[in-house]
Amino acid sequence: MTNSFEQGKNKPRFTPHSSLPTPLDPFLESPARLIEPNWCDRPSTQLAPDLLGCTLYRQLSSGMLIRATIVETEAYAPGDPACHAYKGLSRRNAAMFGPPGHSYVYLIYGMYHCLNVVSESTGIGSAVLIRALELNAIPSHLTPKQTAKPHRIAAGPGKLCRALAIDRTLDGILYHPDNGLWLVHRPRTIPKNQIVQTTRIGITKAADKPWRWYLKNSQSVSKLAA
DNA sequence: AAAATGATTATG
DNA sequence: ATAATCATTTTC
Repeated sequence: MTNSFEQGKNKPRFTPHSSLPTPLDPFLESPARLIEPNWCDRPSTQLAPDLLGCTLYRQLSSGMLIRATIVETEAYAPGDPACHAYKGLSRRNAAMFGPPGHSYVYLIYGMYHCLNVVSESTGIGSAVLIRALELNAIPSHLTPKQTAKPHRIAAGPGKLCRALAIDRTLDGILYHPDNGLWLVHRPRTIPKNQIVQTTRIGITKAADKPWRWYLKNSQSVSKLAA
């Protein structure tokens, strides 16, 4: 399994590693806290706000474990012209039509990857884009420039994939510790007034749909409030 | 404001 | 075959 982060000069070498022991982690000591496919089997407009405050884990082949809180999401739904699945199944978007609770990773603008959580049952093309994370630590493979402002390291869908060494080799996988990428439920409930709902970013089609959500006081969202 | 950078999709 | 698009980020 090769990962684009392994190629090219100055790029770190990372591959998901199933042979590593499951990391010791307080949130995983209760197995029920792992987010499973059934929980994701509903419309992306419901799943997206519910993913705020949940934890995304990434384990690299080095053994390094990155823990991150999801602070910004967007929903992409069937019948939504901005959704990659809108024009039907293709090689790129196949994971969107796959089972819920799996990943959809795509390359955008030739240089950044974006990470999604697939929602709804197999055959329905919908997903939630993870747009920003708050990291618990600074990944060692990033440059000093990239880590100059720690709370901005994963503030944006392309930046968070860079920070977590996520590329298309992780497309279509089940979110699970065995795959080096998994999700865990919120450690505590989030008051509704801490969640802001607005329009999506960076799209021209269906730009009026209010399908972006973020945590109100987070300094790690892709676009800070004015 | 505009470049960087490449896969995917639309068009001839 | 060729052009246009693209759920972005950084730099000038």
